[in-house]
Amino acid sequence: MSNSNMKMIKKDDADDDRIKAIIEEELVRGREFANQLRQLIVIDKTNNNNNEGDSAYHHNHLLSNVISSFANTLSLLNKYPVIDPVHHQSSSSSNSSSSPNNDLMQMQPPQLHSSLLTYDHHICNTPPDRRGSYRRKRNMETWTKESEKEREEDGHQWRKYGQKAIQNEKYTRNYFRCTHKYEQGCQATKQVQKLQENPPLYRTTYYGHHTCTNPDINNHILIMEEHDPNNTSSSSSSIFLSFDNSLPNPPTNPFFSSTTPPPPQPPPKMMKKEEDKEVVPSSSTQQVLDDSSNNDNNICWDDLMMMMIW
DNA sequence: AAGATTTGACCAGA
DNA sequence: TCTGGTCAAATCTT
Repeated sequence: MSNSNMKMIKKDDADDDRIKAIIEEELVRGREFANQLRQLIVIDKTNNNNNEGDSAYHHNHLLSNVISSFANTLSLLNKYPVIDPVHHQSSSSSNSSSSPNNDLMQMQPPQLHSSLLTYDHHICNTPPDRRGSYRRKRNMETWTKESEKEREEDGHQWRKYGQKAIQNEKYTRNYFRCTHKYEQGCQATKQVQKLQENPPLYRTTYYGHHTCTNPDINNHILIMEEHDPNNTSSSSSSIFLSFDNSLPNPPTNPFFSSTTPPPPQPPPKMMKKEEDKEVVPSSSTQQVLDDSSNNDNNICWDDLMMMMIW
């Protein structure tokens, strides 16, 4: 990437440390509020929700704190983008490791780009003004997943809008957009490329994030999911935060949406594209949310960046 | 009738 | 100029 592609505010190392500290502080605050909220929800459940008005007030209060904390962090990150070169990867290479022999449930993490934090303004806020007018998606972050089903349940409603024969591909590629594209301006799209017939195999590539809301579940505030409850090792215990889409701009990972009930199957494992292994906190990443009371809930810097983006 | 899908046209980027 | 992504009218499905 070239520096000319991104607006970077010049800052020295001392500023870096200070900004990082503020970001960490905000994230820790946010997590604490989220934990409190979770405990409240658990308590409400065990008490059969005897005092709904009271708990709703507490939920709202905590939620406001969580939102404000993450909004502050996002604001800082927008001002001072944190770039982790290890994760920079062009989506043009996102299909390189896909093969019919790969684990069907494998999925790549979002590819973080230099333009990540300004991406929405550059691409999503530019509505097509003419038929066929579009911007190619080479620099968008993507997730890919392989499946036996063409339309696997991923928690979102999709509308097919196109089908193309692609060069060097035996089968046609199908194009889907979010059903709420026009009513809510949701920019999420996906492409489904059939790879083989018997057994059927499809590669789904997700582009962009869902910004649509689902009125049915608007009151569900925060879901904290253990990524792999059966695995108790610390390396695979990253927490995925999924925020309700009624937040101002809550992009979500297509697989961890809070707007609709999760699919029956377990969530796919996040894979590092180039290494083809699960994303785990690396030694170079920063442990920003150190929870001494619950080591299973440690979140590494990479996870946080992913949460920020979603 | 409303919503979803199909399909040829259109157009930007490589 | 070719290719891939999107549009939108026509058609199909519920």
